Amino acid sequence: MIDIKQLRENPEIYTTACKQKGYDIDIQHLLELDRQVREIRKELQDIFTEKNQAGKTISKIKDPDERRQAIDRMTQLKQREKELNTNLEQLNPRIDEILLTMPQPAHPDAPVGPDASANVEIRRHGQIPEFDFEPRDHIQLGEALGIIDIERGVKLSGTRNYVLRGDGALLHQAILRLAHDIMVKKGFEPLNVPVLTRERTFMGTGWFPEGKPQVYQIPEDELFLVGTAEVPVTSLYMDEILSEDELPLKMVAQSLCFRREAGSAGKDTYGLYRIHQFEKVEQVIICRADLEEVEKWHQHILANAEELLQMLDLPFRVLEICTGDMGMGKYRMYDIETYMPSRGGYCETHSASNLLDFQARRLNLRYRDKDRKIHFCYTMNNTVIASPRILIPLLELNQNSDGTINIPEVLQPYMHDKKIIVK
RNA sequence: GGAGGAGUGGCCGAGUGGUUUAAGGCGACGGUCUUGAAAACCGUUGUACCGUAAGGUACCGGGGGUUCGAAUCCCUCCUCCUCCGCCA
Repeated sequence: MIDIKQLRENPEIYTTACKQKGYDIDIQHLLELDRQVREIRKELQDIFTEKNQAGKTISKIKDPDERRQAIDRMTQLKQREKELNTNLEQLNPRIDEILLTMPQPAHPDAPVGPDASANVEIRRHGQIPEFDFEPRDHIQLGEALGIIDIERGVKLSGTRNYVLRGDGALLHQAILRLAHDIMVKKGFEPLNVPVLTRERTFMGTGWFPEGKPQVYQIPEDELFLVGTAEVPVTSLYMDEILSEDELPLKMVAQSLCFRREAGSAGKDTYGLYRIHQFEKVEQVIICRADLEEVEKWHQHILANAEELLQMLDLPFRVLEICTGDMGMGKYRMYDIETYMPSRGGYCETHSASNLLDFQARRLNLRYRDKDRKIHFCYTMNNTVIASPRILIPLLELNQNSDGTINIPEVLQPYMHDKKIIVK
């Protein structure tokens, strides 16, 4: 959510933001609706003032005529109040509807462009290995080793589902536990959160209304399955006022993630890349409303993910995402793409977003500073690891010519010191 | 799932139709006193919106209603607690 006061004062900033992010929003219309609402509120306030005063005096009026007059006047006021409220009830949802889709202006240094083609690679790490044999993809490897069972996953739950078994299930757990452990060691508070949450949390984190088609719904209970722990974790302190010395809040949560993948039918249908259910360790930081500080933490959560990939010896590159590709709420965003031989290149495995106060406004998440002034917090999030997607490069890059897979050293302690996956 | 009870400020808690612009207490902060601290005393202590300001307005779990007037009465929803049933 943007600050409507800012919009009133500097509409051109938002015109530019809409243009850069590819949103077509009638700002003039919004400002006009806002003007009308403000006028109505003012009149309502005057009515309340008069009603309050009358309420105090009316019981003291002894003269029956005067008393009748005062009561008549109250009736008039109530009538007008009703009219104005009806108008407000029509105007407010229209304003909210527009405001909820108004994009946040991007960082001045963010690359400007219409789509992913304008994203900028800022660094690479690791060597792409050359195989002296014909490498197999993760499905060929996994099915031959009996650690991935696509067919039965689909039997149970339809397309884009899978079963991990044996060392496949262990490897999945191992990588999540490693990721979780290093974050806890870095001082992030581990959280175990609900994955079935209310609409508020989705609106608050900016996933709704835009992303509603991507989310599984439980209509009977008005709950929704999260696509990432970012939703419950960032919403944890909604409607609260934190104290400045509690900040920054550094949190990490492992959770199941569910995505309908609506609109991507036919895309990435092969393998474990785009699936309906996966598990992710997510890092979230809530900090003071300070541009310098938030930049520092944003780089920090990006570096945490890079560190893990380096521990796993996976080649990756970091992209700075351009305005047209970063989404409505983001201020600045980096993706990490990890090299996946079967897909012939680097593919997204991590996404590090800095949203400034965009989510905090929608969540009503605030803090009180040392001068007792209240501000909206700044929020950031990044993947630590998402599996089984990360199993794609992990399996493919560690395969041997005989179809066995070497387990990276850092994962061996989590796999009963097993060094290699064999049939 | 069934029955009952309860939701008031950071916390406890009074308040069942009209100076409640919510008593009182605790906590917190500031001050006086003190070498320092404690105690005592004095003061301050919610959020949002409107206004240059003085000030005004809304909010007593949410929504709706009754009334000239609602924290207070009515309806409805939500949440929590207790008991019973079921259950990993």
